[in-house]
Amino acid sequence: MARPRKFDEADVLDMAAEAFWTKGFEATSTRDLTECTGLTQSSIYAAFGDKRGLFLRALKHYFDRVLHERIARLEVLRPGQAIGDFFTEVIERSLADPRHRGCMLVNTALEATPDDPELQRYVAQETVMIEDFFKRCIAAGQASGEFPADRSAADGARHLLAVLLGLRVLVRVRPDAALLTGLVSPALATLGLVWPDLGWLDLAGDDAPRRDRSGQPADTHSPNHPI
Amino acid sequence: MARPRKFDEADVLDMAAEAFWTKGFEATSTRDLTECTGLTQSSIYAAFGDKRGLFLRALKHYFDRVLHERIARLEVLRPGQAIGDFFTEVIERSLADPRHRGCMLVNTALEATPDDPELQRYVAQETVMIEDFFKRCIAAGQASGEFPADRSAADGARHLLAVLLGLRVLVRVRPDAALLTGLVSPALATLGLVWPDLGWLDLAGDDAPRRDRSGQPADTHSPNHPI
DNA sequence: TTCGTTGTGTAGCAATCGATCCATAATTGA
DNA sequence: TCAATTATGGATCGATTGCTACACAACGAA
Repeated sequence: MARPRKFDEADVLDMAAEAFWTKGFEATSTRDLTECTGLTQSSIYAAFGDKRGLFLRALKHYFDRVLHERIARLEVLRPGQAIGDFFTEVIERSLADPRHRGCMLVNTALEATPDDPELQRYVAQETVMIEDFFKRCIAAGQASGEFPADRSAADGARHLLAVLLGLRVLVRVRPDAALLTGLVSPALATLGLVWPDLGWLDLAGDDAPRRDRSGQPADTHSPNHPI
Repeated sequence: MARPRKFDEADVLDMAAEAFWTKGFEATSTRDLTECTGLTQSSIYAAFGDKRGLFLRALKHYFDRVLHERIARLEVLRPGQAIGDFFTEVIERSLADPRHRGCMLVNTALEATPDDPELQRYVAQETVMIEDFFKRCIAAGQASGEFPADRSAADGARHLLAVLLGLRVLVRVRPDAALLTGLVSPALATLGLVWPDLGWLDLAGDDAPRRDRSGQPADTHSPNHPI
């Protein structure tokens, strides 16, 4: 019964996340959101409660679609490959974004204040999810003998998490391939990994089209991701 | 000739930086600034042009007073000590801040968009300054035999910079001593460093009073610093 | 003292903010 | 076909934003 919605919720969340990713939560006005989603303010408020409600929904939607997907996809690889691919993918996406928006998780973490403990808790929980992925990879690699086993897997995972977040900060102000690959290299070396083959990584410029390892043009759907 | 100013510019920049550090540039209103500085809007605009002008001045003032001071102070130590003390100090300050505001440099980096290339360039330049400090330390340590010399000092410095920035992101949402020390530990291990003696570091709680290595209560002037 | 210059204080500007009201359109069940 | 229910569209709310106009106060030079 009753009048049906004219919009697809997932699409709206995608578009809203894009806006929040570009300008941040505070700087994105409800008028901006009507522009990018095509909805009126009435519809937005009726469907999501308020601006913060839409933000939280868009955030969770994006993390599910991108971050969780990436972890699930790489988890099945051998540990060294999984970790190497993770960083390779992040660097590739970071440099491919002409606006250098960095990482939506980092951006949100920096905007989250103690005034919004729920948001802080949610962001913290997502960082734990990444950390746990690294920890499982390291533990598996140590068990198989692929990684040296004389160091703490927990600290190794924390370390990789910090490198990842630092990378995402730096890309906003210094989107330089040599910097990003150089900063990851010593981190991977702690696991006995040499940097994976990056010959395919196009370092010519940030706006140049990029290809994945298969030689196909990358990013058929969304060219960039918040993580 | 003419009427003299009633305020001290350095004091005003200190107080403004504190406000910007706590709430960020966008979220700090000009009314907030009148409250925390004691000046009227007229005086602020007459002295600093506009809100962004005051922000840039406050930022540079703070970096000079804190970040550059720290680098100059630690640079004279032996390389391993300098790097270890740097991270120790950052972790100590980060945990001592009950509001977990993290790092003003990181906060600003995340707020800087391509719309403000001058701010982006300035933030980038400050990260280069930290990176160069690390690079000088590593090169000196390699030359003296204190560090292994088989790896690139440039990449090592980039790596430490990323760990530092990642640490400053994490402290905002997960202000936990075990996490922060654990994440730094593998980074220092790449230089053959074991984590410096942290027995003096009070891990009881974030609000507990802290002491420096001399046993004196720390922070007589400002309890926390943006870097 | 008087003039010229500059800082200070009050009030208020137009613009924008998040959010809401209400009439109307669109649908289902009766 | 007729309620009942929900979505949409447009107008507008009070509050807040960055910023400024203007009268007045406080100083040095003459």
